[in-house]
Amino acid sequence: MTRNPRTVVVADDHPIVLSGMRLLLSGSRFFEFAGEARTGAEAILRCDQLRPDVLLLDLRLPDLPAATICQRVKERQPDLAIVILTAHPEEMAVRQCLKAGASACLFKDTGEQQLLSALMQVVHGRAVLDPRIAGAMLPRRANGGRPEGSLTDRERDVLMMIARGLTTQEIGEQLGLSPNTIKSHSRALFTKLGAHNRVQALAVAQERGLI
Amino acid sequence: MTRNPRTVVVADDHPIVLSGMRLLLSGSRFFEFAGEARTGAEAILRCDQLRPDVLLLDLRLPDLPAATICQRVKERQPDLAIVILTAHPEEMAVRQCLKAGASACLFKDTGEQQLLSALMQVVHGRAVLDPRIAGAMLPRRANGGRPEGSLTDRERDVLMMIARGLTTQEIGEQLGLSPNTIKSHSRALFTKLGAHNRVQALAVAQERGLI
DNA sequence: CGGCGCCTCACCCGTTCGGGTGAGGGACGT
DNA sequence: ACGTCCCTCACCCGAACGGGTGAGGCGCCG
Repeated sequence: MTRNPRTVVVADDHPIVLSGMRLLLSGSRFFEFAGEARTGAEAILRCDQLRPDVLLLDLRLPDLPAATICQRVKERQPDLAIVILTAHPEEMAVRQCLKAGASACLFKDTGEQQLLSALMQVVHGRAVLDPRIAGAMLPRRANGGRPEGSLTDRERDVLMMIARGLTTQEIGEQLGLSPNTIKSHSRALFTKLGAHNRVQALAVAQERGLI
Repeated sequence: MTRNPRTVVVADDHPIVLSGMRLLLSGSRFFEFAGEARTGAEAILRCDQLRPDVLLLDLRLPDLPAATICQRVKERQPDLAIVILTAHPEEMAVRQCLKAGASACLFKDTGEQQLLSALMQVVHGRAVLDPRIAGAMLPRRANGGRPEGSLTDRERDVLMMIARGLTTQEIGEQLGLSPNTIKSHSRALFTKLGAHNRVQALAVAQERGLI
C-alpha cells in the first residue's frame, strides 16, 4: 500500500550498469534511482547522505570487499536492504555478504523484470537468491531442494488457472478445493512474485517464463 | 515456438539510451541488440551491414531528419520495422516518419515492459503509437474503417495498462481520467472480447495477438 | 441538421479479490 | 521426536472489480 517509491542507490564500477539501472528504475513507479557510486567508499558515503531503501551493490568494487561494505552500511542503517550484483558466482564472497546482512544476490545477466521483481520482494522483506547460486549457498534445507522464491506445485497450478481467466471460485471447483484454499495459494504466490494482484502476478510470471 | 531473437539496431545520440537499450534488450529472449548508431548516417550504414529486424530510431539525430533516415532505410529494406523514439511529441516530424514507413512512435519515458511489448507488436506487423501522440496523430475519422468488434484507441490503451497490472484507479491517474471512465472502457472492451473480468480479457487478447 | 460513435463521467449495487490471522494434518529430513 | 514446509480450510474486512443505467460533449458523415 505504500505508494511512495523506494529509493535505490546503485554502486558499480561499470558506468554502463549505472545508466542501465537508472533507466530501469526510472521506468518503475515503485522505485526511484536516488544515487550512484563507483567505489565502495563512495557507496558508504552515498548511503549515509541519501538514506536509501535499497543498496544495489556490485560484488567487486575497486577499493573494498563487498562484505566490508555491507557490514559498514548495515551498522549505520540496519533497515537498509542490500542486493548483491555479481557477474560470476564467487561463492565465498557472496556467502560473506549474506552473513554481513545482504538480502539478495543476483547475477548481472538477470533480466530487467526479474531484477525489478527481486527488488520488489526485497523491499517487502524477502530474501532473493539467484537459482544458480542458491544451490551452492544452501546445501541444507528440509524441502525438496526447491530454489528460494520459486513456486510450489499447488501455487503453480493456481497460477496457471488464473492465467486462463478463472476466478477463485472456479479454480476451487476445478481442483476440488475450497475457495479459501485457493485464496491462500494465491496470496502465497503473489508474495513470492512481488505482485499485488493476479494481473501483476501474470505480468511477472510472463517475464520469468513461468507461463 | 522458440524463434530466433529479432535483431535490433538502436540509433540515438545519447549513449545512456544506447546502453539502457542494450541492457533492456539483452534481458529479453525475444530480442537481440545487434548494433548501435549515434548519427543518422551511421544508422543507415548499420542497417545495411547488419540487416536487423528492427531499427529503433531517435527522432532527433545530429545530422539527418528522422524521416529522411526512415525513407533511405526503407528503400533498401522494405521489411525492416522502424520504431521512432522521441523525448517530446513533435507532431510534424512524427507524422513524416510514419509517412516514410515507420511502424511505431514511442516516448522515451516509456517503461521497459511497454517498450518491449511495443517492439513485440511491431515485429508482428502491427503499428504502435504512444497514446499521448496517437490523439494528435489521428484527428481524422469518426470510425476510420475500424473492423467490426475491434477495440477503440482508448480501449486499447486501457487494455495495455491492465496487462501491466495497473488497477482501475492507477490507470485513471496515468491517463488523467476519472476511474469511472476507465471502468466504462473496461466494460466496453470486456464485452467486445467476451470476457467477464480483466484476466479473461488478457487471455483472449493474447490469443488474438492483441498484446 | 440529425444521427452515430467515441470519450467522458456519475451513481448504485452485488461480487470478487487481497490481506490478516489462525489452525489442523501430513510428509520429510535431522 | 521435532521442526519445517506444504496443503488444507476458516472467518473477517476493506478495497477493487463487474454490471447496469444515464448523461453531456464532440466530431464526422449522410
